[in-house]
Amino acid sequence: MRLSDIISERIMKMIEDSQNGIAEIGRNELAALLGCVPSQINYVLASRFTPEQGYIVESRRGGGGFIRITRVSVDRSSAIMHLINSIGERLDSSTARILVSNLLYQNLISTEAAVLINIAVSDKCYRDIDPNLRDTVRATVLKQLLLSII
Amino acid sequence: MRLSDIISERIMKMIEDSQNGIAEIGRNELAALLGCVPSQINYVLASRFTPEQGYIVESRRGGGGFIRITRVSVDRSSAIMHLINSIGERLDSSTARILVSNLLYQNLISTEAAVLINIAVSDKCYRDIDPNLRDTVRATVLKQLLLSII
DNA sequence: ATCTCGTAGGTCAGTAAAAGTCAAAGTCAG
DNA sequence: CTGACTTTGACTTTTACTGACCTACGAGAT
Repeated sequence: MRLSDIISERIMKMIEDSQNGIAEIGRNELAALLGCVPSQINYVLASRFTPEQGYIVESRRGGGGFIRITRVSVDRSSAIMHLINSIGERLDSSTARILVSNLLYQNLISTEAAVLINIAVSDKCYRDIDPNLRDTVRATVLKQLLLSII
Repeated sequence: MRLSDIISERIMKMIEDSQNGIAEIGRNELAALLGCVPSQINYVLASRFTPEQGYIVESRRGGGGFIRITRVSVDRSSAIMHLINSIGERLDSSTARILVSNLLYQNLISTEAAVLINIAVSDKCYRDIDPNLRDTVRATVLKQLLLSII
């Protein structure tokens, strides 16, 4: 396995573990740990943690220096999060369909995801559920599905 | 026997052995093994592992590069249909998770689809439903979702 | 306040390791 | 003989890795 992959995996893992999407590393420290030259870290950051890929990288030199990598999937995530918060306890099927179409139209979800979500919130799936309960389940299902693709 | 045939047989055998329809080769390595020039591998891939023939070829250059050949199940639909028919009236959540993992592993659904389906059949979505009814709803939901992606 | 020095990160060019491209030459069935 | 398919190899492009040298920050000394 490539050194670059090992380094980037390590950094991504640190970001995951951080819970707030931020990893702070010492360049020399990490390089020593993984047995590579320090500039290799820069290479990995430049090639796999670009803004285009949803990261911002900041750093400080000198004593106590560091490199901070922040994951910034803000746009999509916050738009979807906003939608999730706007869904109440109950959601009727036609409103659900409209919400999903909008997400697709705004390019926030893929066509495939849209198809699956549409089915999952359709009454086709709820025939065994008491009609009074369906809109409640639908709201839960849509929220859970959207949460999973944030 | 033609060189191309030997190469393509070798690759197909690797795909068979892989059990999940994916073979990853080093171009130069395979060429050396079979005693041909590396570009011959490209020729074989271009002529016999096309999308029309049910394969996806991806690659990466540079140090540690590779070529990945994925067989997309030609018979995806019928494999999924078969699974749908094997699901009874009720389906517990751990069985559901296993079914979905298998679909993903066999390349019959995408990672994104697997994530969504997993959520949609998880108890997270069914907290408002009478526990006795959950496995019934789960069976319906999974069948409907799979039907939608056929 | 300024100087100086140690500690860190940044840059860049060079080297190597793959894979991709393409056109020329070869082979073979019809 | 011809046209379609194969094979080859020279040249290109991309990606990975290294090391020498550069720049910035902080803290203690003057």
